[in-house]
Amino acid sequence: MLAAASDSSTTDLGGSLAAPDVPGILLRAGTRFRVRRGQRLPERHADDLVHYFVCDGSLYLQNELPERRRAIVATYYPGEFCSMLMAGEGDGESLMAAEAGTVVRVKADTVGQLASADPHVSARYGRWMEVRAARVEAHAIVVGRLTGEERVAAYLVEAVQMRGETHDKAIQVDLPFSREEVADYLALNPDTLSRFLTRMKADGLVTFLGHRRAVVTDWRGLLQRCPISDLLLKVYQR
Amino acid sequence: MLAAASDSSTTDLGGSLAAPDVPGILLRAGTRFRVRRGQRLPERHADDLVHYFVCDGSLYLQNELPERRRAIVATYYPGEFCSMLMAGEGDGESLMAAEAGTVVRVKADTVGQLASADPHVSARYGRWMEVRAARVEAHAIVVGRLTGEERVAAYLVEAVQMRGETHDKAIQVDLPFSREEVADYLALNPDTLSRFLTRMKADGLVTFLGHRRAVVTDWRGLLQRCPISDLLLKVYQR
DNA sequence: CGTATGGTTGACAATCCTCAATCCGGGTGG
DNA sequence: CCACCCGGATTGAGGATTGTCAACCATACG
Repeated sequence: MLAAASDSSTTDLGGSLAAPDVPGILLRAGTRFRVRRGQRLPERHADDLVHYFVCDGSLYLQNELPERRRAIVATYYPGEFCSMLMAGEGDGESLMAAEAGTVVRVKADTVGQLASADPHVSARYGRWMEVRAARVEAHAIVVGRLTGEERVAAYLVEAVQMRGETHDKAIQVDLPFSREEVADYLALNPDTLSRFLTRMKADGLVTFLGHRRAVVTDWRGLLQRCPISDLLLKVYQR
Repeated sequence: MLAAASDSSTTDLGGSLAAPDVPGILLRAGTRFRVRRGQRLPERHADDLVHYFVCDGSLYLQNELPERRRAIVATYYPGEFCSMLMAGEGDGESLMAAEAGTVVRVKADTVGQLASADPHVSARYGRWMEVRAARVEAHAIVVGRLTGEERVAAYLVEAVQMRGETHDKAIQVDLPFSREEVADYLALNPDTLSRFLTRMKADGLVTFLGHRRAVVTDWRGLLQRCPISDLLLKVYQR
C-alpha cells in the first residue's frame, strides 16, 4: 500500500504529488529473501530492529495468549510494509508468513533515516500507517460486533478485494490462510467457522475448489451479508 | 501522544532529537473550542476535512451498525490527535466527545502542509500513527480473544494508565465512559458488563464512588486478570 | 425532596465453543 | 496411474458463555 494511489477523501500530507519511487528506495536499502509457509519473521536481525516489505505472498501479525488462544490481528499483502511497532516478541507477538513468498528486510533505523532525509518517504510512511490503523479499526469492528456469519462474509470480502481474480462471472480467490488461521483472524473457532462456510455454500454464495481456493458465486449477496462491507471496500484496496 | 516521549524499542524516524514544539505548531494553526458530553465532532468544517487535537476531556471514535449495534473503536486522551482517516460519516463512523472538554480543530490540509514543510511534524505524525495502530491492534485482541471479565480488566488497566490518580494505596479513576459506552468499547452488552463489574467488586479488585469513579483496590490482581496487561501498559502511556 | 436517567439483577434464550468421530484432499510410494 | 495415508476440514451432541427482556434500584439533577 506504500505503492498505492492516495485516497482523495483523506489527507495526503503533501507527499503524493510527483512522488519519487518510495518503495524502490526502501527496497534497495534492504535484503530480499524467500519465506516458506508458517515461517516466523524475527523482529530483529543481528540486534537491529527490522521491518519487512512484502514482495510476494502474504504475512500476518499474530499474538499468542495463554491457553492456546491466538489472535491474528492483521494480514499484509504484496506491496505493503509491516513491523511490530510497539509490541514485541516478549508480548507474544510475532510476524508470520501465511504462505511461500518473498520479502525484503529493512533495518528500522534505515527506514527512519530515509524518512527524515526524504519528505516523500516520510509522507508515504505516515500515509501507510493511516491505512494500517484504519484496517485494524475495521478489523476490531469485525471481531467485536459482527456475528459469526457476518465475520466470515467480511473475510471473504477482504480476500476478494486483495487477491480476487474474475473468471467468467465468478470470482476466484486463493485464500492465504488455513481454516485455523482464518478462525483466529475472525476470533472464531475452526469448527464454528466450518459450519458457517457450509451454510454459505448451501446458500449459494461461495464454493470451494479444494480447501484454499474459494469461488465467490454471489458477490452482491456476500456484500449484503456483511454490515460493514462499504468500509471494507474502502480500506482494502490493491 | 504527539507530545509523549518516544519509546526506545521502536523507530523514531529521526524526529525526536531536539524536536521543536510540534503540538504547539499544530495548535496555533487551528481553533480551540469547548465540547460537551455526547457531542458529535463533524468530520468537516466548512467543506474542509478536519482533525481534532484533544486538550482536555476525551473523545472516542464510534461506528454505528444496523440493529442498534455500535462499536467504539478507540479512545483519545488529552495530548492526542484524532481524525477519521479513511472511513467517513457515510460509513457510520463518527467522533464523539465522551465528556466535557476542549479540543482544537485543525484543517487536514493544514496538517498536511505543516508536515510536508517540517520533518519534525511529519515524524511526529508518523510516530503517533504507529501508536494509534498499536493501540487498535491491542483493542482488537481485547474484543476478539479475551473473555468478558478479561475485557473489563483490560479496560480498567487502560483507564488507570491514562487517567489514574494514586490516593493512599488505592488508585482512583474518573471513567470517561458511561456503562453503555464501556460496553460498546469492550464489545459486550451493558447488562453483562454490569455483572462482571459486580463480580470484580465482590472479589475486592475495584470499588465505585458513584457510577463513574472507579477505585482500584488491587492493581496487581487486576493486571493478573488480563492476559495482555503487559501489552496494554506499553501502548497506553501518558 | 422528587423525578428521570442510567445502572443492576434475574430468568431465559441464543450463540458460540468443546470434544469426539468422521470425512476428504493432497501428497507419497508402489 | 492408482491405492494408501496423513493432516486438515467437517459434522454432531452437549455445555459454557454471553445476549435479551423486564423489573427493580440508585445516582445525579432539578
